[in-house]
Amino acid sequence: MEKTYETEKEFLENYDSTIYEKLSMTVDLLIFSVSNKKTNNYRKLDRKCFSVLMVKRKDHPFKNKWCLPGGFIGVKETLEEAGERILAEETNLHKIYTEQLYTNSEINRDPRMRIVSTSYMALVDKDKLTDTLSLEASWFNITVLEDEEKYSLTFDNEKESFVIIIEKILTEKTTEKYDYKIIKNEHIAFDHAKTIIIGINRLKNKIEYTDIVFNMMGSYFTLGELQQVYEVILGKKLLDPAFRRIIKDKVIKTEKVKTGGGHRPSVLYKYKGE
Amino acid sequence: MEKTYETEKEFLENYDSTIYEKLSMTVDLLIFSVSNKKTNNYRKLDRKCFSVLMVKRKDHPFKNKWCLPGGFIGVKETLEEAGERILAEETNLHKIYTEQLYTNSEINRDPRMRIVSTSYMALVDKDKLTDTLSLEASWFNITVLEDEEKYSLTFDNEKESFVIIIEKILTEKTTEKYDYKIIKNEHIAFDHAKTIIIGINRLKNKIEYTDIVFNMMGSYFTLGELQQVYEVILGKKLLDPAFRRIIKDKVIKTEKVKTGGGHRPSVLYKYKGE
DNA sequence: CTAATAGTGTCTATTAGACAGTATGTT
DNA sequence: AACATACTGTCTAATAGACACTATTAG
Repeated sequence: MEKTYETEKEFLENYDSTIYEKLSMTVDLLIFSVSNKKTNNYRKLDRKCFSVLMVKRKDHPFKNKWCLPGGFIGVKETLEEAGERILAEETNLHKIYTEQLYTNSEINRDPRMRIVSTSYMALVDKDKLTDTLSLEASWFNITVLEDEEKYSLTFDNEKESFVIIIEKILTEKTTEKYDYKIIKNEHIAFDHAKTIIIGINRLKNKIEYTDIVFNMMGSYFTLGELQQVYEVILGKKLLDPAFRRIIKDKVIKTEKVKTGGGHRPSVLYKYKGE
Repeated sequence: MEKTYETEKEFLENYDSTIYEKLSMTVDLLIFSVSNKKTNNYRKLDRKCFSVLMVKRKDHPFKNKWCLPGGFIGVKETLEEAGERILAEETNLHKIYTEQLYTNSEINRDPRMRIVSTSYMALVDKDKLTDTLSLEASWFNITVLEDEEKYSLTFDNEKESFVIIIEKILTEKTTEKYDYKIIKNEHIAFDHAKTIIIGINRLKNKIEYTDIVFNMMGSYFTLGELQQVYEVILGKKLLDPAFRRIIKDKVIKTEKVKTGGGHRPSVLYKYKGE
């Protein structure tokens, strides 16, 4: 039983901080972007892809598997600060969009020891990356197939391609909250596959009622490109007139146009919020 | 620099888990419910209130201030397990609705030492609480006033009443993400006022597109009562026909009615998802 | 009878979905 | 010319907002 002290000062001076067992914390960064997949027909537009940045592990545990960039937090560092530090180490980016996703605390999620990890989702415009990525880092295009029971995610980075399958387990009816169980995964370390699906769903949700998508766009874009990004994240086709109706309040038409395709040039727009 | 090992087994056997500094983690529970405020006019219905459970601190730091129920997590316990344990200690409830809210990691959020805390929001039907609360615990009705720059939250539990004021600081334009700065608060310990406003906003958001509200309702309720709960959480009046149109797919009409008010009796409904 | 809530009908305004049509570049 | 995309007009369907009206109880 703790002894009681009269004043808070006195209490703090006598406080023994070793009475509760301690643990380590890490930050995992789920960095999303969109990339262009070239088409071989001169008339056709590049296809937009949704991609995630992963790093190949050099050491045990999970040696040679892919994982999200991350690292331990220091004692004089908040989770947000650690996230920013790691982001700066992996990319040359500062002050980009990040949001806290989820804190994962499974006892044996890391075979080394008890580590609790908080994930952050970051959205970047890949074209703003000026430095080349480290050798171990790579952007993977993600294709999501979803049905009632599971997700099947295909990752590919030109050199390699793999599929992971995640089962959906309904844990809560009123909000349709799911738990995710990894059914097939030979390539992604730790519980990071779960973090990826949580992030995709968060993004899918927020893209519908916020302007979050503009964090992944360049300064100028055509409405066709923007629509493709929406489509690839939502996983469905949208009707042109409906899309333009909704988006027109969020963007500003510029004088510039994008030419070069074997078809009518497209007007370039800017995000209004900038 | 870590030595490299051939196999993962060998690596783990030689792993020194003391190389990173460790910290303590706690779980804070934001337990919301609705209560009835009696009216003195026999004709008038009880008014629904939105309320939160808080506990008076017996010890330093923040002695005699109110805080959210919470506690340290054990080394063999996930955050969710710790949350359930604490919930069972505070109330007699098990398996109720909980969701992870936010992980707060400010360096000096606890004057004793570095503590990172993950908050969970729980929704309960107060009438299912059979045991009486411990002496130090109390339900506070919350009234939220919001304008462009700030929130003003009034807490009252019949015996005492206080106001806290929280400034909104827009930190991110695309998703209108705010940071919260406590302007006036003499009664709530730690950063728990911030956690409360985060929880209220999460609930306000989810009530619009999920069935989350039914976690706070009893088994039978009138549509008038249900509408009042929506109104008190959303902070605005709703039109009867519109509300009934939207809610009618989510509920089942029963044979029971609620009589006794000086007006037409009201049909009792059940949640369809049960 | 009256105050208070319960519950419904219907008109209008707004938004979303569908589809057809026109416009204009490059090769 | 032909293809691919850009962009618009308009009809219809679905949804949301507003308001007025009727119904029913305890005192």
